[in-house]
Amino acid sequence: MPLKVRKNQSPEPPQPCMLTHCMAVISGAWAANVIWSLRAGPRRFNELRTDIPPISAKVLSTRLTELEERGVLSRNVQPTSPPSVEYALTELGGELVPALEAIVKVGHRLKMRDEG
Amino acid sequence: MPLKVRKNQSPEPPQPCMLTHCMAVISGAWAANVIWSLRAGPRRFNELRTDIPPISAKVLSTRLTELEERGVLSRNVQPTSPPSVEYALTELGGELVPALEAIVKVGHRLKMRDEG
DNA sequence: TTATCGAGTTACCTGAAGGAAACCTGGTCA
DNA sequence: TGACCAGGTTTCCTTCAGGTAACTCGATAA
Repeated sequence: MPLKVRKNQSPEPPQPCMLTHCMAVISGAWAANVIWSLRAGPRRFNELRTDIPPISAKVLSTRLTELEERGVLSRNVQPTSPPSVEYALTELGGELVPALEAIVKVGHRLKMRDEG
Repeated sequence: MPLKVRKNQSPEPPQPCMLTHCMAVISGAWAANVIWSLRAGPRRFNELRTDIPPISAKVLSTRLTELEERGVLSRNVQPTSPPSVEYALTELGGELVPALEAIVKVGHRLKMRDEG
């Protein structure tokens, strides 16, 4: 007798495609790092580059554009010369920080387990 | 006068590479979906395939192997015939669920904002 | 007038990850 | 004896995200 495919016994499951869609908010190389870097306050383009040394200008630029479009961060041009640009988390973007913190916590403990 | 690169004024910053390392725990196509699917209890290979229709057997297999290696889930062979295999979140893996939930929550609100 | 700066673009190239489809294995039941 | 099952592997092919490096732009300061 073939095994029956069980219904997943969850109360009211947000669809997996919902998850996919939401995870896309932090997708792309270094996206999480950018959010992480902004968690303590606004940063300028070149500051982010030094925060995340391996990121290239191209990818940082792409990622910042995307994250702004997604509503995670805001871009603020300062009228200095040369103009400097500050990036900051939006309110909603800020709510991603605890989630990232949770992942870091688990990741850290997994590492402990592997090494300890 | 060139702008000074500000120190990021965070209390005790876990390094960005720490974040990178931890994010890697849920990296790879559909990894988050697999964890998400397991949050309500153990699932078999083919159940996961129907939970996540677009995933291919190859990628699911790869992902399950990786996630097991990372300590996120456990693999349990049932001595039925043909043998069936149950995957379940480990305790640490389970702790990723609230993080994913947080991301879903924000993603959902961002979507509301876009559409509403 | 030339260099510097911040903040990006542009062009080009590459490799690793992922998709599709076929195949495998050992047991069972019809 | 042949088909079916679960749970994968293997092969092959493609693509596109990301890396490198050079370039842009307008203003200023040396």
